This record gives sequence, structure tokens and C-alpha cells, in this order.
Amino acid sequence: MSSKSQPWRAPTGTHDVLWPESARWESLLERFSDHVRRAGYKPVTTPTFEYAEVFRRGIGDESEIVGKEMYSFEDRDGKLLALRPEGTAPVVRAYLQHKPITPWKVWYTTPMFRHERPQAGRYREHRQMGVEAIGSGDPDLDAETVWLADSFFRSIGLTRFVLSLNSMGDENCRPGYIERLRGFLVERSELLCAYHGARIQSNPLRALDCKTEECIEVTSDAPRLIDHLCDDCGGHFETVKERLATLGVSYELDTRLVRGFDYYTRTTFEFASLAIDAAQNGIGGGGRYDRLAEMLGGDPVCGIGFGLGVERTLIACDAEEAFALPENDLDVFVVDATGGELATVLVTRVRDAHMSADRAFDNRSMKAQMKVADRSGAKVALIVTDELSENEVILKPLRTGSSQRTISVDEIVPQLVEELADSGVGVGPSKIAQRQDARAREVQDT
RNA sequence: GUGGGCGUAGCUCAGCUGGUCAGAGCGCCGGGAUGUGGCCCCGGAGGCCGCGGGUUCGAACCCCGUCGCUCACCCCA
Repeated sequence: MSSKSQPWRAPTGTHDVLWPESARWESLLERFSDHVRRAGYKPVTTPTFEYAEVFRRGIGDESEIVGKEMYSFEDRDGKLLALRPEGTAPVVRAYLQHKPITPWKVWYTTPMFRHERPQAGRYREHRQMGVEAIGSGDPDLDAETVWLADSFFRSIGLTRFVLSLNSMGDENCRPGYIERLRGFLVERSELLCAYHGARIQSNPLRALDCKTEECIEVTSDAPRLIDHLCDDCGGHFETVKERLATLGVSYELDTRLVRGFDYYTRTTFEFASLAIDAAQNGIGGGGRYDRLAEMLGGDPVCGIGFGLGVERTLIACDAEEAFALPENDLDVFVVDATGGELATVLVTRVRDAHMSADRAFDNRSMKAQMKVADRSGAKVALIVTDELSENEVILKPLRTGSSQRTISVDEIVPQLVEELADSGVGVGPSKIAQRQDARAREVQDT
């Protein structure tokens, strides 16, 4: 640190992801794309920012996010824009703009921005892995969507989490229910916590989600939305539950589950880790949003999706000791004690042969270069010294007990291929582990 | 927006009630022993103790302010 000025830091609530954590991220995102691709989802990319109106109308004016957490700004043309605080509204906007064939099943892994106070597991920029399926109201799709998230978590080794499920009804049954709930709460407003007591009129549903003893006590025998679903919503929900049973997905019916976005209808769900010892243990959530397209000013179309938090998922993995950090991994490290020119040639030759290779710079001592080679995780070192004759190089296995041998420069590629074949054919330990996992899953599935 | 905790080398932290208090381990760099790495041994670099002000003969240690980090409420991934 300079005494003249403090170096810049990442902005509050944001963070850098360095190796080896960065490799773990990469691996997690690959697992996710693999997983959803196998269920027919296609990748989609929408802009990092949208017209703020897209979020205001979609998420809801009175929601916390739109009210005080959006990164919104006016651009040089005077347009009011906002950094994406969630993934669903932009995808629905894109659907309305392009009208692709339905059902439109898409996935994304993208950063979200919300100006909140950071804390454990909560950031101003976080990344979500999500899917959206637009154009079908089939309860089978609801079940598939829930299963997709549940099975993803399990595929990366998580077991200690609960899936909560609820139905939010629709425009036919929810308004009537809300009135009934409001009436119930008004009679008991004195007993609610101060915060929700004051919000009975504006948003009575939130009281159901409150964690204070008072609110839990009061709402324990409050009318339940699932008891007031209209026939369509009730039938839909029953089918969803049946299909989940068919799929072997276990869940807890949580009649208090109320999600923070206005656009949700019918099926809603959340995943909470039981292993995370912090307040923010929600690792994913989603639901159906059959009115969102209309809220955005388009023709009606139904849809359902979810978002899973990358950071929180990895925190849960840490807590469950799942999805371990990768080992450092390299095929070949070239140690050149003769000045470095030969290293330049050899490392390129190895790379051109589709093996990974690195080297030291700055003409360091043999000892220093060997230490770097060891640290690099390389399986093999190619050593060049003055003691060898013109066309020779030493091939030294670093991770097996095998002894080193002197080989001709011309023989480097075939010799390396042979050497690496014995220890895994240029495929690092992490990749091998992944393939074994994949094989195990296939066996399980059949 | 509200409240609690904390800010000492790259990292994790010691520094008793203010007077060699600027330290340790790890990491990093150099060297030794090894044919050439890992283990071991020796040595070294790197911090004006977040920043500013105050109290005092004297402050990393006390007080005030400020910035930052962190945890929690709210809400969410």
C-alpha cells in the first residue's frame, strides 16, 4: 500500500473472484448449463440494462427492489435505464419483442444488481443461474421446472436443503383471498409486529412471511391461500404435486411462502439451505408468472422459471463440504536453465500438440524454476541444462515415482503423450472426477 | 434506511492496565542440503499499526470524527 494514496478497492458489495475459487465458479456454471441443456433449454443473453420501466412494471412499484434497490440512471439521451436486478422480466420482454416458437425454454447465468446493504451471502452484484419457460401453462412444466432446480442442487452434492412449495392463485381467486386475509389481520393488528401491523392495507401477504414470534403466532390460524384457490388453480396445483411425487421430488408445502415480486401466480417455490449458518440461506427460488407479459404491455402468455444464486450455492457447498475446489493442474512445465530461448520453443511445441504447458520467466535459477514447476501442478517437467548436448532435454515426471530420462528434442511430443497417458492423458483430475460423476449419474438414472 | 463488531506485514493473527510494541506463523524472495522441485536448515524483503484531529512528557494501545470491512434487521439469490 502506498503512503501517498489508498489503492482502489472493488465497490461496496462487489467482489473479485480469484483462482482457485474462479475455477470452481466456472465448473459450477458448466454443470448448470449441462444440466438444463439436457432438459431442452437453450442459452439466452439479454442486455445488462433495460429500460427501468420494464422492471417497474414487472416486479412492481411497491416492491423493495424497485422502490429502493435498483441501480437506475439516465443515459445521455435522457432515457431512464436500470441495471438488471432480476432475470425474469428481461426474458419476458425479449419474448414479447421476438415472439419465438413456444414453449420457449431458455437458460442464463448472469449478474444481478441491487443496491442493498451487503451481508453474509448478500451482495450488490451477484450471479444467478436461471431458466425461463414461456408459452405453456401445463402443470407438467411446473413440475419439470421444480425438478430441474432440485436435481441440479443434488447433482453437485448438496443434500441439506429444503424445497418449499406454494400456490399464489391467480387474478380470479387471489384478490378475494387478500381481502379475507386483510379482514383477519385488521382484527388482530395490535398483535402483529410493528412493521407488518403498519402494512396490513398495502401488503397483507407479507405478514405471512414475517419471522417475528408475534406475526407467526397471529398468522398461524390465518386463512390460507391454498384453501381459497379457484377450481382452475386448485386443480393445477394438485397436478403439480402429483407430478412432483412421480418425479420423486420431496417438498414442504409452505402456505406462508410469499415471494417478493408482484408477477408471481400459481406455483411458487424456494430452496433454503439447512447447512448455511447465516441469515441469508435462500439458495434459489422461482415460480409461475402468467400475467407478467400483460403487465409489460404485451399479449398474455404464461411462463415459469427460477433463479439460483451462485454465491449462495457455493456457500452451501462449503458448508456441506461438497463441490471441492479444483487442484492446480498442468501437463508440462518447461525449466530452461540456459537462458530461455529454448523454453520459448518447447512450450509452444507442446501447446501446439494440444497439451497444456507453462514456463518460468525472468531467467531465474534452476532451483527457483523447479519450485515454480512443482507449484504449477504440472505432471511433467521438461528440463534444459548446459550439461546436455544440443538436441537433448530431460523429461522428468513430477507426480509419480518414475525416474527421469533424457530424450531427443524431436521426440518430445510422442514421449509426452506416452508419459501423460500413464497418468491420465492430459486430462486433469477435476475433469476425470466430473466424468466419473457423470457416469455415476447415468447409471443412477437408468 | 437502522443497529452491533472490527480495522497491525500478501494471508491468519499476538501486542497485558499508553513508555524498545512494531512481532509470530504461513506465503513470497535468496541460499544450503539434495543430479533438479516437494520435507528440512539458514538468511532476506515487506507495515509510518485505515485516515484525520485531540488528550499526554510520550499512543498501535485513551477520546472524537471520518472512511472501509463485517454481521444483523428489512428484503432477496
